[in-house]
Amino acid sequence: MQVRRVTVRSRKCEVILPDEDVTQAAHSPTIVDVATRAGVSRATASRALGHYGRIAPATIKRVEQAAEALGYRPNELARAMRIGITKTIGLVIITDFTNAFFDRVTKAIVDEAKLHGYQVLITNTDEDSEIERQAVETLLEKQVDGLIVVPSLSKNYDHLGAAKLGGRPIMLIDRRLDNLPFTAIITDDFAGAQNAVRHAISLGHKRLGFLISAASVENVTAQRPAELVSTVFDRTEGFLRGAFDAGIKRSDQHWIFCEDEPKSSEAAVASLLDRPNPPTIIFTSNNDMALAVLKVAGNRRLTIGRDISLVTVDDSQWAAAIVPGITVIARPVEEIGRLAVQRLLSEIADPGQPTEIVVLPTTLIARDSVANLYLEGFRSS
Amino acid sequence: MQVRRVTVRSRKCEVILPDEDVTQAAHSPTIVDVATRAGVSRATASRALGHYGRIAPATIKRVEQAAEALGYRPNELARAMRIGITKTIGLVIITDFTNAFFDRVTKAIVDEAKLHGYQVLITNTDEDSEIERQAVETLLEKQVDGLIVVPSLSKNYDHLGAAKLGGRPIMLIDRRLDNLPFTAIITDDFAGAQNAVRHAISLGHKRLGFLISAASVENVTAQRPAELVSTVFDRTEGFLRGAFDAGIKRSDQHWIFCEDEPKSSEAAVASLLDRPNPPTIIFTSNNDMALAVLKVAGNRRLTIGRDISLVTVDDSQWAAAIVPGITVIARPVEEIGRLAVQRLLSEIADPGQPTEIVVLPTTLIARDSVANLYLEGFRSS
DNA sequence: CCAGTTTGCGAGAACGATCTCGCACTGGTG
DNA sequence: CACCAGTGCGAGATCGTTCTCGCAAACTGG
Repeated sequence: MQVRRVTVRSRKCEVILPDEDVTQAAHSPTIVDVATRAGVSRATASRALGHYGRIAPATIKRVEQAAEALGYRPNELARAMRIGITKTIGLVIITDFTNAFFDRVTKAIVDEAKLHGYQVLITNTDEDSEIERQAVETLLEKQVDGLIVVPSLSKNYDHLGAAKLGGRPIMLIDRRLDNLPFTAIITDDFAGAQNAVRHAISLGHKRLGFLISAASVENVTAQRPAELVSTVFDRTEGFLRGAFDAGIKRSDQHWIFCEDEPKSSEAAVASLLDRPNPPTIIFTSNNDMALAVLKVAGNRRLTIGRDISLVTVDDSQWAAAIVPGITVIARPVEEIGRLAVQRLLSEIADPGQPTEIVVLPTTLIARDSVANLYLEGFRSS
Repeated sequence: MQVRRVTVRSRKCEVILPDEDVTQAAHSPTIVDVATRAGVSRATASRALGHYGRIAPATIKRVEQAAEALGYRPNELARAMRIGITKTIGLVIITDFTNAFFDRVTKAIVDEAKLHGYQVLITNTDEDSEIERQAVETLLEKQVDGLIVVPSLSKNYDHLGAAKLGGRPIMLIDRRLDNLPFTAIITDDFAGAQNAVRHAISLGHKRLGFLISAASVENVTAQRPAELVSTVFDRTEGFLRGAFDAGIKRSDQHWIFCEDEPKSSEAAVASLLDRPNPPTIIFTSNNDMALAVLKVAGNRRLTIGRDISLVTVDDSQWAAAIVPGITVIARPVEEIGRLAVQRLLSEIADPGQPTEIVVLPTTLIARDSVANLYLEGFRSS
């Protein structure tokens, strides 16, 4: 990459010191410096600034003035080491963009944490279980007070067990982890998916396509893989149940499982559209797949919401703004983040609460990407 | 919000201890525990695990086995305090979604940092200068080794000066900060914008609309506000220069400055389209504005790339996938993040390097949202 | 066989905060 | 005047590491 570099000024290091005292420009002042300047001991200075213990009001004032003059800022590391609380939580997450989960939940977590005086150490696992293990370990070494984890697909959860061992609580978000006694904040993806199918059927759709993202699959397959991330699993089950309840025949259910690669998912969409009796609507398990539908449909000059219908999971600004608006199963992503922080902090303050799985409801936002086939029939007659 | 709660199991606390030693289940083992078990002193244990100093190979093995058996994990807090390095950098950023800057750059920074053994403490300022001040202060108290900051619009940079005081380096990203001697990684938004106008003009566009987001403006105005974020400022200048170079009359340049609110920006778009001689193309300074164009055009049954053209800044997956694809001024967001981390770590390792402003080039990705008016003219004739 | 070097290890001092303890001083009371 | 409670403050321990220093044992060579 070509880079244009502009040197603005060679740093001349003319820094305005907070006080006339230039003797120690290098190291930032400690509480000893404050104490010396105020003419008291370390202990008294600490009491004065921490407002605890027995101390004369006049001394407090003197110490505070000294601290102010020196520009004293406490070393949170030392403080944390002494009192055993870092006021920091670790976030182990999978940074993927299209689903607008990572960014929304991260913002919610960071903001909610700050509201309670906590900072967030963030790590990305890229859906790799080994990286996740290391990330958890590193965060624990950094002495975080608790962890929020989007668990990656894995069979081995030893590292999460070890996490408990340190006595520090963990909250799982977005995905369930069966057989693990942790609190999890998830969404009711089963009901959401079921509901979406019901909606489509009410608009006259009878041949349904399901485009399911599956990390464990290579390329594309019609065979349902044994392993699915819990969210995708639940969506799949919900779609299935919706179709079953409406009495849709198996031959009118077009299932495709495919890896999260543009090429694969676009091929999958194409294969759906090329079938003899193609589906009139495609349900996608995430936004990557939905974008593939948009792309392939666009290339074929098919109009979404007329020639082919679409429903996906997770709302986004573009889904609302484009024409036609995309009908989505919206999940309360910010609520997940906020709840996770609140419960984590509650668990930190008061450990030993019973674990539970909190399931937040989803909302179907009906826009125009699902055609009303009754209306179409009426129109064409 | 209604919540379905499912208590999975009341934690029965049957934790498998890493060793038969049950005497101290509460506190995680320290190096003293390891030393005791290995029958050596603290110092020797530290040497064995840290692989430094003079130590017998047999002792190393004994200590390592003890550490393994106890499940010893070093306390990074204590370590950091002793050696004065936390291996943590602070990220002060504005979490906004539509521009796909926050999430992409965050991922890049987190990943690049991890590559070098660093963790990232993240804070959100919501474009508020006072919050930014506090965030920087908190991060410095947490003893981060350096800071990466997306500076919020402000006149007061005292807190950034104070940051230097602690001797810890800062990297600015995304936005320039004039008059401040910091290294900044930004993009060539001027050239990018100029180039985009040139492209449009080459396709026959002569009446140009510019929709500029301006935080300091209330609602909508045609008056250019005195204060613009540097990125938006540069884009504005670039648009202006492109129009000037092509000899576009002032009366054919339709400028609108508006706050970052859907209502305002949609009103702004409407007012552009309602003019007597409306622009054939709208350049937007960010994706919020672009989505407003999509929405209003959709409501009016105008087709993007035919009835009205559109160019915006920052590429995204949806801009590539929808029909028509949106022509964008793509910025190397990941490169910004990576470079920022690299230079920050370099500055941490070897302080006193000259500051400079690094300007990364943008790329115009031409898709179909810009109509070829020559072709149109040809077609309609 | 002894002086000198090398080797392995432990005692103790940091890092910067908090917190317990007890000392000295004040002032009130019998 | 003696006693006691209360007040303000400082000495020192502590959190869990790392690192300097010096000591003793082992090894070397003349």
